Amino acid sequence: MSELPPRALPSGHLQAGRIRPASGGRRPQQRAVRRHEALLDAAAALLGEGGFAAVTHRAVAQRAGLPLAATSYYFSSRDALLTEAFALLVERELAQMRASMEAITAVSPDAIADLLAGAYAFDRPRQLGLWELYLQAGRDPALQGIARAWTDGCDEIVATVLRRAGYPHGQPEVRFVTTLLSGLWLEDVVEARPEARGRARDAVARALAAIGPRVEP
Amino acid sequence: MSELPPRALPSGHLQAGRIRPASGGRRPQQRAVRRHEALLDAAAALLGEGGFAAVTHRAVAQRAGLPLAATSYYFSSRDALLTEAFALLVERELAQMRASMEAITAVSPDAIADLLAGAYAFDRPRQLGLWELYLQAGRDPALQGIARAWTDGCDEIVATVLRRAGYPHGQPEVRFVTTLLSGLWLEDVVEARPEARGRARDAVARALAAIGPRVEP
DNA sequence: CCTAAAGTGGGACGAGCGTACCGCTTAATG
DNA sequence: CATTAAGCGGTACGCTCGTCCCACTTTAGG
Repeated sequence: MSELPPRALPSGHLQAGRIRPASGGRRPQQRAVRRHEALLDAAAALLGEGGFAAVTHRAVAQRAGLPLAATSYYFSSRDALLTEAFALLVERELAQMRASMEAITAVSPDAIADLLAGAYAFDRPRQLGLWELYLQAGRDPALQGIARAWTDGCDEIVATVLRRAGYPHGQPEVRFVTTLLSGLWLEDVVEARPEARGRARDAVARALAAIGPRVEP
Repeated sequence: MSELPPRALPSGHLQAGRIRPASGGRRPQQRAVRRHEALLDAAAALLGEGGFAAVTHRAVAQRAGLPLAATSYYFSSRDALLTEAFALLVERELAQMRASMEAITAVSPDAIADLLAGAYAFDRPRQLGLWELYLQAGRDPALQGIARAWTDGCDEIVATVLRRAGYPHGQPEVRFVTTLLSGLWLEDVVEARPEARGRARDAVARALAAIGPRVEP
């Protein structure tokens, strides 16, 4: 994430998400856990609002209502903070998508198309932050795993939808649909053209027709 | 690109790509034009190698073999430099894609699929920089126009390929193929999975089949 | 209760950033 | 040839950044 070499070892405090070693020692204090989460939340929010550059120690600390040093205390570095924020963002995103997918009852192709096409239209700033981090994973091996987890999670969700709607849902079909959705998603988030929704619906309908035939479940 | 307010008017020198006003005054000196281009080249290269954060005045100047002040002299601000670099990158990218598309002779679906699937596999760092800038356009209205120009340029190229290969090439079909390609492209650039090429070929073949029928030109 | 460790917060440090300044050089115009 | 402005480059300013330091308070195990 940053190419600068570290200057010195961090002082001996909690690091990288795990508040305490699994055995021995004291339990983490409640407030410490709350603060850790508050910082992560703040980082995720800032990432969405202002992008990568907006996530500074000072901004995160201020947003979480904590002193500056708290960010260094709970995270070994800015990179670690960003990495954890990315993981959290992905986790939440997948959970939200899963939830809205499970709420579906209609199984008509149009309904499925509409559902998938609108699946990502939650919160534009957050999406931008998510994609920014995803792209960063192309440069930073530490983020690769999270990026793939996102892709795989989307695949799994799409597979579930396809299966429940009676479409073929092997790997090629799922990948085909997911990739198309990614393209639509990104284009919509970045360019925000007004006609995007209608075109997305059309594209998804085409994709579903392409992987058909559909059989009643 | 940056949310910071400007501090003062720039001093009265050349600004933003146009070396001189259209009428009156002197001709730009040859070296000035060369320097302008050298800075832009350097910025584009740095953007590809190290991403957004790597494009600093100092890095650009050093790379171009020019003194630090040259960057401020030829570009009104870092944002202006980045914007012009984005435009240049898009222009080159489109030209390269166009060139490799025009070199095609085979019209079999497989050949088309392979061609499209490999169209973006030129230079991974550059692609990363390009996508980074594209994403930034979601936040910066000044970049929106360039982002759309890229999308539209891709559409046009794909439309040409489809037409020459005898596929339907109306707007919905073209958008469908382009969007899928974007998804494949980004996924490949970021995740760099080894099996990507084969899957891309499969996906493109599906997309072509979906928009068919193909008629001999 | 005592004490060692964890938690806390204010401040400081050094580096890198974008940008402005200003005196010098170069080249085109009259 | 003189003059005027563009071109140029070294340097400095003001700022924000990530990180570290260190004295202080709280907590919990013995």
